[in-house]
Amino acid sequence: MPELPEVETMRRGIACVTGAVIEAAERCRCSRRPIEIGPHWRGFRRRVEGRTITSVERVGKRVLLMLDEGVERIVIEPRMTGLVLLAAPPTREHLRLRLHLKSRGRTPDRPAELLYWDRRGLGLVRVVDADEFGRRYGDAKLGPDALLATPEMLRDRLCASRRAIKVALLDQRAVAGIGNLYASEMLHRASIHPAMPCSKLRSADWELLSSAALEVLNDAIRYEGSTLSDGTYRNALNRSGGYQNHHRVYDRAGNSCPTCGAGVIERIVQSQRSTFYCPMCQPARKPR
DNA sequence: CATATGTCCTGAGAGC
DNA sequence: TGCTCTCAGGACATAT
Repeated sequence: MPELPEVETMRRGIACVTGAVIEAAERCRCSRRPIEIGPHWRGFRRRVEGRTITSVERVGKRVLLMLDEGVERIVIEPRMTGLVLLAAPPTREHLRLRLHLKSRGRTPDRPAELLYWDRRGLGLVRVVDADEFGRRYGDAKLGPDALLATPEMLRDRLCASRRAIKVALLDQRAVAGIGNLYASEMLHRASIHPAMPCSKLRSADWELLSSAALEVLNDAIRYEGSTLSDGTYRNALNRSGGYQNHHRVYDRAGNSCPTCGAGVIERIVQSQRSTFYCPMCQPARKPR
């Protein structure tokens, strides 16, 4: 489930395509269902073929390939099982898109193709201009990147909400990049109960949450993301991430808490998604 | 407006 | 053993 750390790992993994020209875009017919490429495949090809990738960026949980003057850009949205790859994909049948790359000048290390692979096919790739980018991914749609969020930003954007803090952290309009896995992990590290209404958090909690978020996300990036037991997530070279070995609560129900050693990790369901937490580290009511 | 629910999809695992 | 069923959760559409 690519969240900010996995998508950032993808971005870094394919940064070496910067400067390459997209010679051809090929929608792979071997997939069960072709990837959704915005409205029109012909339009996609026309708009990307012959263009130069001038930088590789990330916005929330999406990878951006900036083209030429930076007006047009390819948005890659992996959602659940999407991968961006320079190496051979895990399976042939779920390969959705292939960008054939050409290098200008002496660039021996630059890969010849960039692949989009997606087992479940919920992800999408589209090309947008600056206007459409603003409409779809601008400030009205996405909050500040989670790596740049300060305690004040989190408090200002969430403190009026009656929602549980864990549910609110998944709202990309509040803060961009956090998903189901890292929401549990950062709340655990901040010692905040996941069901706590945002409006009940105090300023000390926002401080704790902000620093916990940075620690968890940066640690996860350092380990190149989390490859869960289904093995889906891989980096651009088709290698597993390592942060799953450092999860303290996620998917660890019934295990003892690695932080306090006394609590037993519990699983609850919030908004039809699993949440994991330690009842000892994250009490529903804080002792004062 | 804020919040909640339903939808898409595939493969793993459970249960019989 | 092989079938059916449930579940996982990203973002968005629709409902309350």
